[in-house]
Order: sequence, then structure tokens, then C-alpha cells
Amino acid sequence: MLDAIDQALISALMQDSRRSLKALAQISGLSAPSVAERLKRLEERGVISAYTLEIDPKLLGYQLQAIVRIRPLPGKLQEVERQILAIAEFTECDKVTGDDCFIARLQVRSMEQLDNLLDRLNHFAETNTAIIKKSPIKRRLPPLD
Amino acid sequence: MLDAIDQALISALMQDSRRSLKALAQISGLSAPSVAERLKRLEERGVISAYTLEIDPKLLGYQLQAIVRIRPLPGKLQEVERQILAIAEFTECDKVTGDDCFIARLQVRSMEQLDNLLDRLNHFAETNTAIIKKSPIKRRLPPLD
DNA sequence: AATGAAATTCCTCTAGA
DNA sequence: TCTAGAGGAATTTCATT
Repeated sequence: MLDAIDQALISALMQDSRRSLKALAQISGLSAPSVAERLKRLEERGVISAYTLEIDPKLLGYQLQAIVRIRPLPGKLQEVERQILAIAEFTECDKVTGDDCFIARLQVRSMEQLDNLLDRLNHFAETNTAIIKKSPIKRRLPPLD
Repeated sequence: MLDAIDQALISALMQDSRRSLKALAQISGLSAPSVAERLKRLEERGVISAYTLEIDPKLLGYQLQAIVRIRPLPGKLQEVERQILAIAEFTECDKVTGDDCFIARLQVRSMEQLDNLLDRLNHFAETNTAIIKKSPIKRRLPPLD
């Protein structure tokens, strides 16, 4: 899928996406122009879909994170999806198989705000909320080979 | 929490973390040196915790994503957490309140692999797996104001 | 595909206000 | 926080292997 060099590049950029081509060249043992080409290809293929940031929600004032399972009331599936998208505090959402149609992650400043947001959804769906106490794995790559 | 300029910087870097100080200066209306200082402060405060990548799992060969709720058998909580950390295909994991102790995201190449991994966990825990069909929200910032 | 060197452009940092 | 300038890098091109 990915050769050893692509893997090295991706791992290195995953740790710090601002590394220069030169630095990446040293890490991967290639020359800088070769690294540039490989990155371009990885971007074009869509393997690298974005260079982005990791932000600490707590330091933005979002003291509370939760995972909400959402089961729309009959006929309300579309409406529920619209609502989720419209509520900016939902920072991730997956549509899944099973009884729950959506599983979403939510960041809020307080219990009160959590309650408010869920009330809005509860017009169209049943929800089941689990407060996040800790995140043992924040975000990591699966094996690249 | 964050003034308008910090917000602009974070939004801009969230979209493309490789933007130069100069480009960020134009976006934010500040000079490049000022941007450099603000970024340094945001990094030091921990607001920006990493510059990283967004990768498409499908293009790495991970055709299947799932969310697994994990309820350790009595006395097995530690063991379960160890197992989750040790299984590299778990790319996110949260420890939560409620009956499920952990909610984790998993990337695998096939149903067979999914089955294998879950079997390993089922020695120590009950699991409930939802296959991801679509991800309406991949990852976004909550409101910054 | 990858390399090395050259050319160019661009960026970062310091200093002074 | 800004401007300005120095100095240093980084990226890109191109000819070659």
C-alpha cells in the first residue's frame, strides 16, 4: 500500500506536520526534491487529506466532553442529521449500523449547556450520553504496513 | 478565552497547518513577528498541542471502521485498558461514565480481522460494535468565542 | 523514481522604535 | 506591536543517472 519511505514520511508529519522538506529528507534518507514529489503524490492520491492541528478543548473553555448515541424517532432521521450538523458543539459524528444511528462527540462548557443541547435533540431522537473521563488514546495511526 | 486574532490563527492553521508566518500575518492582519509570538504562546499554553495530519484510512487499506463499546468483566478493567492500548488498530479510545467503560474507534482491513480483534477482547470484556457507514462530521472545532 | 547543484524565492529573526 | 533589513533557509527547477 505504502512503501517504507512513505510510511516514514507520514509518521514524521503526523508528529509534526510543519517539518520542512529538508528535515523530512534527512529522516527518510531521500533528497529534498524526492520528498517533495512523494508528498505531492500522497496528497493527490488523497492519502494525506489535510495538514491540521491538535487543539486542547479544555484550554478553549470546553470543560466537558461527551459521546452521545443518537437514535432518531421514526421518520426523523434526516431532521436529526441536520440538527447534529447545525450544533457546532458536535465535533465528530459517525453514522453507524445498529440501533443507534449516530454516534457523536460533543464539547461543552458546562452541564447546563450539555442539557440544553440534548434537549434540542430530544424532540427528534432518543439519546444516550456518556461523559468522557479520560482519553487513553487521543488519536493515532493504525499500522502502516 | 481567545481573542479574535488567536481565533483567526487557529482556524487558519486548522485548515492548513503548514501555512507560513507570513501567510498567517496576512490572514490575521498582524505582522509576521507578532504572529510568531502568538503562536509560541499558544503552544506554550498548550492550546495548540500538535501540528498533525489528516489521513484517509481507506487509502491505507483500512476498509472498515467501527466504534466499539467495551464493558470489562468484573475485575478486568486494567487488563482491558492494556489490551486496547496494545491493539494498534484502535485509533481512539475514551474512558467514559456509564455501563460501558470504554468507547473506542477501530480501523481494520476486513471483517475477519475485526472478528479476530474482538475475540481477543472478549476474554476480558463484553463488546458492542457499530460499523461506521459514513462520517458526517469528521473533525471540527467547536465555537472559539 | 531519485540525485545534486543552482537559482530563486521566501521565510524567520533581530534590532530599534 | 510594528518596520526594516540581514541573513539564512526552504522550495523548485533542471540536467543527469
